[in-house]
Amino acid sequence: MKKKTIDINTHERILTSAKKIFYLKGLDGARMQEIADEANINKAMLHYYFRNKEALFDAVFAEATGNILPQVSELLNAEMPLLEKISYFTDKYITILSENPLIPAFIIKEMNNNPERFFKIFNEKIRLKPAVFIKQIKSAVRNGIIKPVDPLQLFLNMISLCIFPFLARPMIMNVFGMNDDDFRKFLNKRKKEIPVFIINSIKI
Amino acid sequence: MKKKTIDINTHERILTSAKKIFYLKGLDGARMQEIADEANINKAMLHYYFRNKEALFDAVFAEATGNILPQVSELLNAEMPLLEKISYFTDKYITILSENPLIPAFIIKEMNNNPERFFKIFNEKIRLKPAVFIKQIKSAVRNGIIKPVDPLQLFLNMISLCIFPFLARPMIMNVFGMNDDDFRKFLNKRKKEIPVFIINSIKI
DNA sequence: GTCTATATTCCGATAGAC
DNA sequence: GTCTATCGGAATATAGAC
Repeated sequence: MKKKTIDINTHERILTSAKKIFYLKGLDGARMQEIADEANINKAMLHYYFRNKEALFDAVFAEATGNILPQVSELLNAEMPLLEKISYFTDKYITILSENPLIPAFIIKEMNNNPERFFKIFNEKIRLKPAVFIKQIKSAVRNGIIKPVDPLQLFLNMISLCIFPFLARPMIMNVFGMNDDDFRKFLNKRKKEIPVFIINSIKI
Repeated sequence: MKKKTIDINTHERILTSAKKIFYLKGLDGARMQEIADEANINKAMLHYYFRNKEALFDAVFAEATGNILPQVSELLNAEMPLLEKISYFTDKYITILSENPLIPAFIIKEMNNNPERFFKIFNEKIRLKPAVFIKQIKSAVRNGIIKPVDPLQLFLNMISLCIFPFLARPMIMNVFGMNDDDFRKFLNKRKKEIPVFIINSIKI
């Protein structure tokens, strides 16, 4: 088995390590040495596979957004009645986030740190389009299925309620004295309670 | 007018500039040079007034948390019936955040970057205590004023709905094509809609 | 492809004159 | 208190042997 056969694995290992470090510390806080250590390779290899730190970061960022946002779009555009969709979305969305618990804070951080770079990538490749879902809410209001609400506000309510726990996780665990398992249970409970909370509010 | 008379102003000017830079870029992303430029002074002065970068950051951090969190505690512990308090809290909280729109992202960023440092300061000095409010919710459930809900979940719903727009502001403005004025109007509308949304959900 | 050694850049911090 | 000049360390990046 020649060393050359390792390259794809190395490439993958670097990306995996880079994700871990960048997600936790951000572009500015991450150290190339730390990423190399985490991947059990030499620092020079990072530059061999990815030109420089920024290129490595872009790869990580592309994976973070390119992985999650299409899934969210798909949930939003699923064809089903609104009330059913709210439950469906909440449940699936929190599940997705639970599998990628560090990504929300990562996105928020990088978006606020450097909006230009963020939206350059975001608007080119990814593009989140809630237009269909917004229309569905409008239609439900018009047809008397739900109370008259501002569709944008309702949409943001859904998103806020799902994402916030992942952003504030350390604070929540600290203030309410939770350990990892407590927090996991808390999320599972929340998965069920959010749709009840929303639907109770808007149903007629 | 001697130069010596300027020192308090300089101290203040440094803090103001440091806040601006640290809020936007975080501890890691901020440059001492940038803070000095912003304050129109020399880099060496930063070290004269504040020992080093960390000390300057600590001062900024202390102001950020020490300014906002006590106000929030006060809102939470205000003496009034629950439903009224929900409206009161939402309105005042969003007003406070509007005056300090960068602080939420700053807190989330630093808390996730370095939880140890964060909670060392947080637990010593500030301490957020929602216990009284949680009890009030429990009591309202017991007395049949609101539907049976998990107090912790309801509390986090309130917080999530208020804070999230400030965290996701660039994204919201981008996706929905808002300018600064649009966003300001959006927040004012939200201030009124959040309590309606919550109370509709839990009232009997 | 992988490594060691080294170059280069950047940035926080200090020395010392005024 | 304020400035200029500079040091010293750290981190990114590259050269070059294997």
